[in-house]
Amino acid sequence: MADLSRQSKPLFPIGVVQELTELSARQIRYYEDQGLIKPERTETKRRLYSFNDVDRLLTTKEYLDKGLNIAGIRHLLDETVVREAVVPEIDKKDMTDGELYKLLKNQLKEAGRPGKTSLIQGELGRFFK
Amino acid sequence: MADLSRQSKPLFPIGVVQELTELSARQIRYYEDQGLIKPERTETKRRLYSFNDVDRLLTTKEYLDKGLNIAGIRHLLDETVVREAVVPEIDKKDMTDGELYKLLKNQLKEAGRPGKTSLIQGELGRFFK
DNA sequence: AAGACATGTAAGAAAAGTTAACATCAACTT
DNA sequence: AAGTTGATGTTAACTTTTCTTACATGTCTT
Repeated sequence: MADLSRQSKPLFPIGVVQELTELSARQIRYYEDQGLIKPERTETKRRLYSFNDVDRLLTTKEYLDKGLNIAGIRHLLDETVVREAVVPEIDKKDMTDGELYKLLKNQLKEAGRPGKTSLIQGELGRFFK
Repeated sequence: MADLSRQSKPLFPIGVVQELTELSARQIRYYEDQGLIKPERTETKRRLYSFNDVDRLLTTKEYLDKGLNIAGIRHLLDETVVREAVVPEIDKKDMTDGELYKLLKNQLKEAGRPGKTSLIQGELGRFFK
């Protein structure tokens, strides 16, 4: 079982997360709306993100870039078990044909590359160069 | 050599550091004034603290509690090399007699305990229970 | 052409952070 | 005993960040 207290401790305000992920505040909040992350709130309603949240945001970014839509990414992120395929078990029902096409096209380009990145990696190695 | 990019990446605004250390903003800024930490600044002058800074603040807190003064702690923190004594090489010139007494009194109570804590510990284990 | 999706942008309000100054109180110093 | 110093609290005025809500936009998708 993963160490939750470290990975999911609420630490970062949205500004830092923007820096860390190169996403806009709008995007970060939208992904929350869409259920991809659930940052904590301070008593005064400010969001505080954990390393785990940042990790999920980075994953989201990657997969959006590869042509997945948010519904697909939601499924991806919800899978606790790591798959071995480069793009694991995508729920095609959630994708339009155009999206599937983009996805497959990217599959070709990405073939043979790491791909499964974040879901496997533990700790913080991901956040720093 | 320690991994600097991870440990010293500027991440936390002062509010989070207050939470993490249970120090007041006043204390945190004062310790900076005294040269115990040197947090980064954003372009708009806001302080951003690293894990390393937080670690030094926790160390500061511990040793203040044990009766050291800030000058003494500054020396302590500046020693890159870890000593084996429970309280390593304290510069007595920087302490008043009363302080030295408190220190020694605490030495007795603390004898046989870890003591060297943070300077040895790497990574983030320290920040989470 | 009309929707849906992902993102941008703007406005107004609340919270957090900054510097600087003065206050306090215990512990030394003389 | 009176005066200093060290560490911290408090306050004030100001700047920056974050929040919510709403409307705008461009690119698919149907």
